[in-house]
Amino acid sequence: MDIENTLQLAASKAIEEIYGVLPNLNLVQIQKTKREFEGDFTLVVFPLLKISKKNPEVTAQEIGERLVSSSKAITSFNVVKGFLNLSLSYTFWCNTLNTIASTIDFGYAKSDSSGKTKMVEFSSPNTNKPLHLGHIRNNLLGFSISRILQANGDKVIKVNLVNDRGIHICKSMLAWQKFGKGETPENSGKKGDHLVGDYYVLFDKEYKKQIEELQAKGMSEEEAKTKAPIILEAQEMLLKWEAKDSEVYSLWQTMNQWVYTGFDVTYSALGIEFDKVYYESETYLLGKSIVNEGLAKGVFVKKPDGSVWIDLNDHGLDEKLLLRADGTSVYMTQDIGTAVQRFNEYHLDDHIYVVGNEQEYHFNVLKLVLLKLDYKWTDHLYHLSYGMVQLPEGKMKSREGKVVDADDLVEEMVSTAQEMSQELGKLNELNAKEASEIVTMIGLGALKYFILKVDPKKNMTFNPKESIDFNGNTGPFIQYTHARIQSVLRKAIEVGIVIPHSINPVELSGKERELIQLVSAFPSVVKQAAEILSPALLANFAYELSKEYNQFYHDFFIIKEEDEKVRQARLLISHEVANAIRLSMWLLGIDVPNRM
RNA sequence: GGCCCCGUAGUUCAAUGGAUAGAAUAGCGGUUUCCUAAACCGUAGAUCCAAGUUCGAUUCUUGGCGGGGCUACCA
Repeated sequence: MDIENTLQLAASKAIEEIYGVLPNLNLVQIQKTKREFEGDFTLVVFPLLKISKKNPEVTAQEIGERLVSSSKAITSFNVVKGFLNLSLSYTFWCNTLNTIASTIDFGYAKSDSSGKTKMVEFSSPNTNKPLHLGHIRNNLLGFSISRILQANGDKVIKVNLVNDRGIHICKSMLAWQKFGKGETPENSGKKGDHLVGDYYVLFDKEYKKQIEELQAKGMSEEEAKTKAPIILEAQEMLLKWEAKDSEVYSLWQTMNQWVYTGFDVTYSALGIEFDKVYYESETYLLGKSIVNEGLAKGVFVKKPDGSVWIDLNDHGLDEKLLLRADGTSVYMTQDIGTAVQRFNEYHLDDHIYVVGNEQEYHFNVLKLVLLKLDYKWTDHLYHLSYGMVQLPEGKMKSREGKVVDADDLVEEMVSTAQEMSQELGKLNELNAKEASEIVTMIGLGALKYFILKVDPKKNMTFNPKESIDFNGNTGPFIQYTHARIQSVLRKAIEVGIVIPHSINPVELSGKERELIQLVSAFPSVVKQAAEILSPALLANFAYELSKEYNQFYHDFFIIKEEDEKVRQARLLISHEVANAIRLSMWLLGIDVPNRM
């Protein structure tokens, strides 16, 4: 139980004793005392006036007196307007610090302790183009959420559903056939996913050209789009693929393989990995039998042309297609099939889809369809719907090549980190291998933090020119704080000072209490982040903690402190702050260096 | 047209209905014989508009205005 809860209970008990009424717990609001007032925690008394039937000051005074006399930990209080500010004893804070220090991975639940299994699907790339900044947000969110759930004691299965089939892949294939002249990753030196992506762009260019030509001959744009020879060829190629035409099929395999090899490099650069990879070419037929069941139950309707629909007008939505007239399935059909399959196979408690907010409608429909089919777990499907990443000039368009490429971005971040480290002379005493590891850590830290600190559901703008900072509220700032602490601890050991595992009670400064309090709140941050699926909470936590520590570091001696008891407390605080930073950053998928 | 999301300093982000709306960055001015200055301190600067609910609204409701998304026999 965290400190707020303990105080909440103590306060409600005090209120019952004084006024004879046990207050509803949501009326007993405990919050951190604002910086400008004295105290550690504050009880907001306004909601309690109904019970006390007295004015705010008197009510606060009475509760304050009762709490001080009944609790050893609460030593004093002051009242400002309707706010009762409580101060806790230094013994209490030292004990809190000792508890933190004696807990392994403080803030994380024991692995698999929740007994729940949760699947997180993320990444889900198309195999016709390389990953871009939008995918990076998806990957980072998915990976971070997986770790957060894991830290809450869940068994997590990270899965990737690769969209490896469809008309868009045929476009790349066709353009390669027509214009590629046998280009391969090997003979061109291009990364496979980029090579395939280039042909996707090339297709679009040619397609647009043909549309213009047809329009020049008097055809409407609408018609030109459907009659351009190259799009007809692509459609034909898709049919051949579905018929497993050997030539098309083997080209498809070859080009997809190029892409996978490329993706692997990107994933590995980002530190992303999966427990299982699904391929749409293997799952796209799933779901048909379930649709037929629904038809038999009368949940779905078949139109005269043979297509199958669900009518969701009752739910404020419209009709949605589930099977085409020719009997082939659509995306929805597949998602129905895979959901059922996964719940059956893994006995999932929750299934989280990390997918952009442009697909909210799709997931609403998916849940409703499954609900109507009477599956009991539909409440356990979550769409982690994140906002788009936009460029200053608007949406990224991969067809037009207007994207921030993932590989380029990572490379640029790392090389910027390299330049800055060099300039600051940070790498002077390190060998090449260490230096390169640290520089990579910093570049990636900057990128990942930049993206994850933003509330997932919000859209974000990325300006490639202004790029990503390394100072202020950034990943490197937090990494630096960690490195700084490690440096202090190293130096302490060098001069023969032992880092304590626990301390004796000692008077603490406000800054020291603040640090202990922040670290003590870590478990509840981890828990809340899991509840609302938001890595941003951990980013904020790590930042606030780092900021506080840097002020502390600036204003206080640690090793040089002569009072041994005080020095021990400061060393232990430093040690625990470093741990909390490391553990919170790990949940973001960001590593922290021991020097930088 | 219908449905959904978002409007906070110049910019990028915070704020379970609670105190004087926090940070960072950019600007201006400072700190290094002192454990890492990728740091620290000071200064200036914002809740789109209008009603309503409330002891109290950036937060909730309604209506405007502005931006984005969805509304395919695409995924």
